[in-house]
Amino acid sequence: MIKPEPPRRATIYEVARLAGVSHQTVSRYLRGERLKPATREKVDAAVKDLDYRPNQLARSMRTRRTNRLAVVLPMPSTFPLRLLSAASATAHKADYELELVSVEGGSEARSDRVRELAESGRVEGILSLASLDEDIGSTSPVPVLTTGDYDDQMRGLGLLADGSPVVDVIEYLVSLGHQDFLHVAGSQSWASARNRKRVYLETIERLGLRSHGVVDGNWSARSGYDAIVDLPDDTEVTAVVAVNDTVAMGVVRGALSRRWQVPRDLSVFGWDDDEIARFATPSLSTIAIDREAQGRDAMLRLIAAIRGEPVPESGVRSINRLVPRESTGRPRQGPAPARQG
Amino acid sequence: MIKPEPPRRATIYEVARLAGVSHQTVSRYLRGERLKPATREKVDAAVKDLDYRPNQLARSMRTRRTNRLAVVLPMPSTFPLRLLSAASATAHKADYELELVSVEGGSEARSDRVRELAESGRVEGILSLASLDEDIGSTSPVPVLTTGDYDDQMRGLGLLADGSPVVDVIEYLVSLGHQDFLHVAGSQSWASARNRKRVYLETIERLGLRSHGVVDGNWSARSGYDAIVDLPDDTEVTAVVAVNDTVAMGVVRGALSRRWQVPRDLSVFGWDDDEIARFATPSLSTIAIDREAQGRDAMLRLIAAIRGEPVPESGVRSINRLVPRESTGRPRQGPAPARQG
DNA sequence: CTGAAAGCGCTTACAG
DNA sequence: CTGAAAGCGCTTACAG
Repeated sequence: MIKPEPPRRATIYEVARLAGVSHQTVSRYLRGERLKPATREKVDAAVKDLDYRPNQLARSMRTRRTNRLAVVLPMPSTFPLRLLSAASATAHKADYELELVSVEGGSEARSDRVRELAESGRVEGILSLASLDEDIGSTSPVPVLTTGDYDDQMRGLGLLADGSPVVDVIEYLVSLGHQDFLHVAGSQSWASARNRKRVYLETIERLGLRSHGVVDGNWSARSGYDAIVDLPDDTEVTAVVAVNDTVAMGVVRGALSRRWQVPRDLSVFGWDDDEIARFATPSLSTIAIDREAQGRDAMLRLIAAIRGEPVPESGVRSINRLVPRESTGRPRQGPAPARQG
Repeated sequence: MIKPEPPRRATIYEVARLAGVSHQTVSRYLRGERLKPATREKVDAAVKDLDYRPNQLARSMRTRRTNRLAVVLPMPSTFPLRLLSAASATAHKADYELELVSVEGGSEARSDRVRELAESGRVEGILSLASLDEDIGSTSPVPVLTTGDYDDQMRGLGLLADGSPVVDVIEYLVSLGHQDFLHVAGSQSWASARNRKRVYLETIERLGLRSHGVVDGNWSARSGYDAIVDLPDDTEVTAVVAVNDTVAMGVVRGALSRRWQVPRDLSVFGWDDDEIARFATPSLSTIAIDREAQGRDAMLRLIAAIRGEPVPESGVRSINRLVPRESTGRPRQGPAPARQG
């Protein structure tokens, strides 16, 4: 392994000398200020000649702007990579670099890390992909956007979690004839899970339906599996609203273990439109989410906050789409098949 | 939206003044050099008093070390987040920050971006999660590790792609009685896909088995689906080695569309151990990968290269584990069921 | 429109 | 073991 020479880059002084101007003039050139055309040309030639690129570090030090944002990734998680990627691309487009900070543990651990980061002066804004303590928004010296809550905590910024599509899911199931529901929720430390559960309960109430339980799961397939296995023999549930596709897969699996067929004996609805769920058997009815739009959206809002511009409305409501597939159908008539033996 | 006051942090000079020493002494304190105990105590108190944290930017500017690494994320991709997270945690543990760079497009686009990044002086090393042009390793001023190739290109660093578990997969299927195989490969621009394909062909050859084709797919479930649907009516294939779980799900789905049962009429083997595949029906036999170990491994190797230390062997071979599940069984006797009609 | 001076907050020699 | 000087590569006033 050869340790390489540190790259030797031209400085603003060398460019100035080659162009026959002062380095201040080069600085103006770099920042796009007015120069006499003849001067500009000379500088331009020198810059090209030396393949000069300004030292961002020196610039940041002087301007006290780092042009850097941080994204906080909770771990473990199954966060969609596409969201992260869109956030990254959007940041770069606005000339920000993106620092990736992965944090194990719960929202306390994340919050500590975010506080430290916010006070370090290293970044101008922070996007957290999971909930934080509620007071961070008001005490942080830089804007913090979180996907974990969407009221006006967090300086009014957060909003990736949105339970409203649950309404569409339930109305769709009702249109098939369902009246008896079960919800397998996600971990209640997540706002998205709380939102979906809340909207589920509200909608059941509002439409005069019957909910036969809300199981607080942990986003895992196993939690879906267990929820079904634990259902009593005489359950009236005909439709399950699962908090995501993974859980829905577990639900299907649990149903099969009871010799129930999906959707003949039980309709199952997922969330996320994972590719693999499209090819599952049965394929999963689900909510398709435009992750790119989501990541872009979040980053644009963060950048607006940093710049002190009015923060745009989140377009979250328009990025969810209901996709009916094989796992949902008309409700069975009468009781579900009994257990083996 | 209130634009916050820029955070005002104490400088090394203020600490020095409060402690009654020179700022050079504080600098020594920060770098852990020897100080007279009495001096150290004074500085220590002042640092705590002012909640002083050194400005990394100024330090970097002077030392010309940025303490930053970049990770290049190809898009679109389904790269495991856990790998990214482990890479991030490992980098932080070694006092590096991690810059996330997401790049759309093929290896040319990525390579351009990596070259630019390497020459920018902003980062000390780069981990690319997908293949790059082969010459980058030798021309880059900073170490570049890629997951895309694992020979001694790339300054001998790369190595996340490893086809060797394919041997285990085939031997396992042979132990069940299979002799007639099909491989649905991944996109051949990925070294991991090329490796698996190569090892598949070698193993078939070595063990005197029959391969009834290699389908060059694109990592999608559809490619698996199509591969099966396109098989002739009288195919002798009894086992499919899919390049990953998603493709395997498509293979299962394709089999069902021909009224073949899995594994009765066809055994299907996946790769990745996606959680959702564990709960698929049938559950997928697969290769479980320790993504955390993989990410950690890659980052440790990159850091070693940066420090000019001998680069440790990759532990990749030990992080893959064969997990047999329901999608594989003994081969059928005689032909597979004919198509409908 | 352009140049000479000062300074961002550190670290690295160089003295003592 | 500690301090005074210089400098990393820029930008921001201040003159002209």
